[in-house]
Amino acid sequence: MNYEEAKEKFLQAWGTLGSSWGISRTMAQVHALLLISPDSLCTEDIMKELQISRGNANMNLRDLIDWGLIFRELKAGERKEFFRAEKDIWKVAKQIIKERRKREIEPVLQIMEDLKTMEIEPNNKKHLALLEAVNHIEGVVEKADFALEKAIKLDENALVGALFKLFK
Amino acid sequence: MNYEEAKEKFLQAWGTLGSSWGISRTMAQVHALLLISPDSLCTEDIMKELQISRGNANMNLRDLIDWGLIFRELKAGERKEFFRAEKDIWKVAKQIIKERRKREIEPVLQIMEDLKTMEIEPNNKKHLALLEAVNHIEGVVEKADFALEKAIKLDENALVGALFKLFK
DNA sequence: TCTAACTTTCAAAATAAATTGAAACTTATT
DNA sequence: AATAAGTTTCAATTTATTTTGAAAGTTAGA
Repeated sequence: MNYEEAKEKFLQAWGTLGSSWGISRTMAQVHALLLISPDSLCTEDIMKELQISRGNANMNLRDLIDWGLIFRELKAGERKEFFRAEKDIWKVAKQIIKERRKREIEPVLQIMEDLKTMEIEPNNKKHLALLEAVNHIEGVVEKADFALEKAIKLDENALVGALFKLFK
Repeated sequence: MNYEEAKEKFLQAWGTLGSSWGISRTMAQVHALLLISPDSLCTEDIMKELQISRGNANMNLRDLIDWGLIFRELKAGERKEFFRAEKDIWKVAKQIIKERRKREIEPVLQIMEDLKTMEIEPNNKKHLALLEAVNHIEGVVEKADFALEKAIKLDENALVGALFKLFK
């Protein structure tokens, strides 16, 4: 397999993985392209490499910046913007967990908190089942949230070392 | 808030959460409906509650069974099938991790293994960057996979207890 | 200020994914 | 075997998401 084939395969694989995590194929591919670029790339480079329009490239780059996965970079003497990805996959994973925690876990806990105020008839099976599900979900999500919060504060080696001890 | 409003809100919230995890809104809502049902439901019940077609209901129920999140149930004297969800969210989470590990992590590792065989020119920056990314991703994914594999073998209390000690 | 390089926006078009519903299929019962 | 209850399939349709590309908006430098 030569470089071009391998690159193609890598972009393809990262795009597929993104899809199953609710990230658009193109956004994942832009990220993949930057992950394997030794130098930062400009919008034009990305449009050309991935054969996508200017608007599409711009939008996905902006989203990746919002997710904290890539950074704008200025080059001396150049007017246009360049982009560079965080290459440390451990940091990438932590960043994604951090963002998703904010975007998903917090709203879910908020809704569960809210649902707990529903008026129940104490001997209505359906009412009790809903309340029980709400309380149970809240408990599990809070525990998972706690673990994730702590986990992203450790560095890779500390976490892996600790887990190794835990599971050995 | 009365029961009907709360139920509506719960189905809604679970559907939204599903969407951001690459699960269709309807599949998540069918799951949510079964999560809060004290008794098992038949296809007809689900069609009526969620206002969806028979084909749609059937397909999503089948997918949920494939994911191991709900189970078929027979009722004495009834010919049709009933469905019941696993109510323990911790078990639900473990089941999802188990399935995604199989569906996503294994293929990614397979592709990385494959990409490592690419022919590189030892002083070509791009070639080296791709190879480096591949090796690095493989390492991180393998470690995460190891941790997840062990984690799903523990029960909720053992894991939470261990993590608590770890992070205290 | 004016121009040119560059970025952002957004309505329209293209593409992808989910949904319907009726027909085909399966299975238990008489 | 015939019927009826129930399940599955799938082509056509609907809905949602992504992408395009040209126009509007910015900003740096002459």
